[in-house]
Amino acid sequence: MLDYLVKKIYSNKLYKSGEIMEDNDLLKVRLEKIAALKAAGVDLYPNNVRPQNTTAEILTEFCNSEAEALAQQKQLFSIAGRLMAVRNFGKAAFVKIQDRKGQIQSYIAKDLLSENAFFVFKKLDIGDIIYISGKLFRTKTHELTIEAHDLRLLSKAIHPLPEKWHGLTDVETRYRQRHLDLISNPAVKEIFFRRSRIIQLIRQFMDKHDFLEVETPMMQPRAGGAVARPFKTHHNSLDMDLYLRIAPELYLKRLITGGMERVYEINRNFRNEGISTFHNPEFTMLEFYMSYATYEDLMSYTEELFAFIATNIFGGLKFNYQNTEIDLTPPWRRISVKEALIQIAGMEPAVLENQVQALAFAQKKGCKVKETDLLGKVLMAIFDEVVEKKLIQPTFVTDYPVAVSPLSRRSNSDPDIVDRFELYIYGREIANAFSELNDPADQRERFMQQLQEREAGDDEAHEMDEDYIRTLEYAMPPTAGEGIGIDRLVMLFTDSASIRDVILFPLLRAKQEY
RNA sequence: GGGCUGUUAGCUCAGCGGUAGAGCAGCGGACUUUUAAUCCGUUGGCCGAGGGUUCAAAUCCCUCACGGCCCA
Repeated sequence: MLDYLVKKIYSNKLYKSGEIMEDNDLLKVRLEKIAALKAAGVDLYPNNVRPQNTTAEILTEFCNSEAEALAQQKQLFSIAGRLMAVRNFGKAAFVKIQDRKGQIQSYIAKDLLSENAFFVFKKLDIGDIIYISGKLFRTKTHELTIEAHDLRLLSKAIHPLPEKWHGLTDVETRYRQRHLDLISNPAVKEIFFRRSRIIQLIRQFMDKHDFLEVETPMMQPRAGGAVARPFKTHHNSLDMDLYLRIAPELYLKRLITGGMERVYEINRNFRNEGISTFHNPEFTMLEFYMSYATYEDLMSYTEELFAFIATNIFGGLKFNYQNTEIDLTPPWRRISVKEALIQIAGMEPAVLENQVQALAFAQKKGCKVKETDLLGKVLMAIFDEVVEKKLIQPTFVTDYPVAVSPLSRRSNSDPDIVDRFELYIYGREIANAFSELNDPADQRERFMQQLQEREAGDDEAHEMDEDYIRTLEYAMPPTAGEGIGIDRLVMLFTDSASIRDVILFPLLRAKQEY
C-alpha cells in the first residue's frame, strides 16, 4: 500500500520526465508518518470498528448534564469521524471530531491511553478518520467532552485539509472537489440535508394524495414534452440514436391513458442550453399527472404542497430569500398573461391584439424577436423580458397563448389561449402546469404547427410524435399535469443564490486531473 | 456568444515595474482543561499557461485555459 502511494504521489507531483523535482514537504512528512505507523505494525485502514454513537446524539442527550452528574456516569461512548482540530499540550490535547451529524470535542491524555494508542495519536494529521471511545465529562469551560480511553486510526489522509478558520471559499474548488466543501463548510452539508428532506416531503405529500411514483425513460427516441434542445446519444447494439429526455411528460401521459390516473416522477431532465445561476444542463423535476382534475385544481394543490414543505422546514409560511420576505399564505395572486402585460409591462390593451405594434414594443424593450413570430410568441417574449422579474411573491400566471403551449388544452372560452399556469416566485419560473390536451385531432394540428416553426428555423419546436397521438386515440381521461423545478425550489428553501449551490456536482468545463 | 472581473505557498489573502510576503496549516522545541489555545524557532513558490514590451515583469500589453458576476 505504501509503495503504491509513494509511486502515485511521486508520479503525479514529484517526478517529471524521470527527474526528481523539488519535494512537496507536506506530502513527504505524511508519507514518513505512514512509514512510521506501518513500521510499528499499525493498520492504516482497518474496518473492524463500530462506533455506537453520533456526535449529535451525545450533545443532545447530555446538553443539560452538570459536571458532577457526568462524573458519576460510567457509561462509555464511541464515535468515529474526521479529525478537524488539534490543540496540543505535549502529553495531552483537545481534538475536534466531525461526523455526519456535527462535531464534538475529545480530551486526549497520555496517562488515559495505551502507549500504542498515544503513539498513534502523535502521528495523526488533521483530516484523518479516527475512532474514539471513553466517558463524558465537562471541561473547566463547561464544554461536553469525551475523555478518550481508546483511540484508533481508521483511515489516513495524505493531503492537508483547507484552513480551519476561513474554510474553503474558492468556488471552483468547492464545486470540483465537493468532498472538501462538505468537510470544510458545515452550511453546505446542511443545504444538501435539507434538499433531501424537501424531496422526502414531496414524496410524502404525493403518496398521501394517492399518487403512484413511477420511472419513465430518460433515453428517448424523440425528445418531447417540452420546448428545448436535447442532448443526443447513441445505442450501439441497436444502432439507434437516442436523446436524453427534456421532459417525462409524454410517457407519464401514456401511463394516465393506461389507467394509472395519478402518477408522479422525480428525476433528471437534460436540456442542451446555456449555464447560469438558474440553469444547469441536467436538473431535477417533479412531474405529476392527476386525472379528473384541471389546471385550476392544481393551483390549490400547489399551494398546499408548498405550504406543507414550508411548514415542515420553517414551521410557517413566511421565510426570507435573498433578504426578501416570501409569503406562501394562500391563495396566491393569479393574473393572466395579458393582464400582466398591461399592469406590469404597461402595454396598451390594443397593442396586445396587433402583431406589428406588439413586435415594435418588444423590439423597443430589447427582446429577441423575429418579424415572422406569431403574436403569441411576441407577447411571451415581452413577458419574459419585462414581467417575469417583477413577480416576487408567489404568482400564478394564466391564459397562455396556444402558440407556445402545444400540449395544453384549449380554453373553453377562447380557442387562442390554453388552460395553463406558470408559477413565479422571486422572478423565477418554479412550476408549469396545464389541463392536458387529450383530443388527438387537436394534438395532431398542434404538432403540425410546431413542425412549421421547426422548418422556419426554430430548432426548439416540438417534433411530430405519431406514437403519442395514437396513444391519445385510445382515450386519455381528462387530466391536469404539472412540473416543478426541484433545484429552484430547493434554492428558495435554502436561501441559495445559485443553482450550483443546491446541485452536488454542477456541470463545469473539463479540467486537468489533480 | 458579449461586457466586467479573478487565478500568487496546502488553505485564506496582501503585493500592482526594482531581491516574492502575511495569517492559518506543516515541521522542531516548551506546555495535562484548550476554544482560531499560547510562547520560541523554522520549512515551504514554474506569482494559471504561452508570447511580447522593458536594463528589469507577479506587476504593463496580447493570446489561451479555467472560474465568478451581469447581459444575450
